[in-house]
Amino acid sequence: MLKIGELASLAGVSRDALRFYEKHGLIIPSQRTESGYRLYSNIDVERISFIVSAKEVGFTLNEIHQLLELEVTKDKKSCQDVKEFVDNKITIVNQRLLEIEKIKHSLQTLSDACCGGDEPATQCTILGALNEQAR
Amino acid sequence: MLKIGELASLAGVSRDALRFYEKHGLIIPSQRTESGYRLYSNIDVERISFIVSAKEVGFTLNEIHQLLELEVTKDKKSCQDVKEFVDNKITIVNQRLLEIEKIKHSLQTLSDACCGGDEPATQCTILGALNEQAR
DNA sequence: CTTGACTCTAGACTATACTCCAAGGTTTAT
DNA sequence: ATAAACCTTGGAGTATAGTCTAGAGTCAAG
Repeated sequence: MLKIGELASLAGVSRDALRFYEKHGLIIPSQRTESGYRLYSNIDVERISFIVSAKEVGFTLNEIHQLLELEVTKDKKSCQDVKEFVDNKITIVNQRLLEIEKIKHSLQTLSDACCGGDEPATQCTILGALNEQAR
Repeated sequence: MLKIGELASLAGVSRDALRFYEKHGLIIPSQRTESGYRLYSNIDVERISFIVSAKEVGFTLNEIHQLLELEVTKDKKSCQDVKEFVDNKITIVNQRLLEIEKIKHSLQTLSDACCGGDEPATQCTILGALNEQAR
């Protein structure tokens, strides 16, 4: 079991962020010590890792909450509902994937075209590339 | 030349957002009518399209501003500086790409495992998959 | 047995990115 | 020629996601 500071540095978030996520129902420590210290289990570690990844990918805390709640609302949601919800998210993720590939390609072209030397950028073809690629 | 409302619906953003971007130096209309109406050119359309894509991919308006400024500060920044800056962004984009692939895989497993029927989700194996995949 | 590092809660504050509103001017369609 | 639909600025308000502070309690090491 980890204390909040330990989980925080493990997950690369602040203690305050963990308490903030808790306040919003995203991650509730499995246990508390007698004195009230939060104690996080392995499952909590997986959970926060999922939260961090999902956030990085552009999901809001609200959406992440919904995704995580899928396991909680078992008997209230029908399987079809869950599938629809998830398929919807997959569509979004796929769009985002295309978008990020496009941007990556732009930046790559930009970088590849660059002389990489230290002459002033005026002579460097790289500067036009962003616009070229943004098309 | 497009008026603000036309560009807004073309780009899928609000008029207010366009004015907000302008206030922060991201996109300044090429022209104004006599009466002060903003007029956007084709280049502006490309520019807003880049802004929207970059935003979707998780860049902040500030970062996007920096990316767009690369063409403006030609004589002040050396080519090497530009290359470093862009390569840095590429690293970030690559990390984000991995992250989004991981999440996509999680969701896909989740969806694939789902019966897709309308029995209550209690019997549906899908609900465990998120946790399985988040590991 | 106390010092320093850690934790607690509650609430104020911040940054980012809009969004809405007021009060007015302009354009376009009927 | 007038109403609807657009546009202008400026400023206030909102949502999201924290971050910071205060004041107090807890824990491990010397």
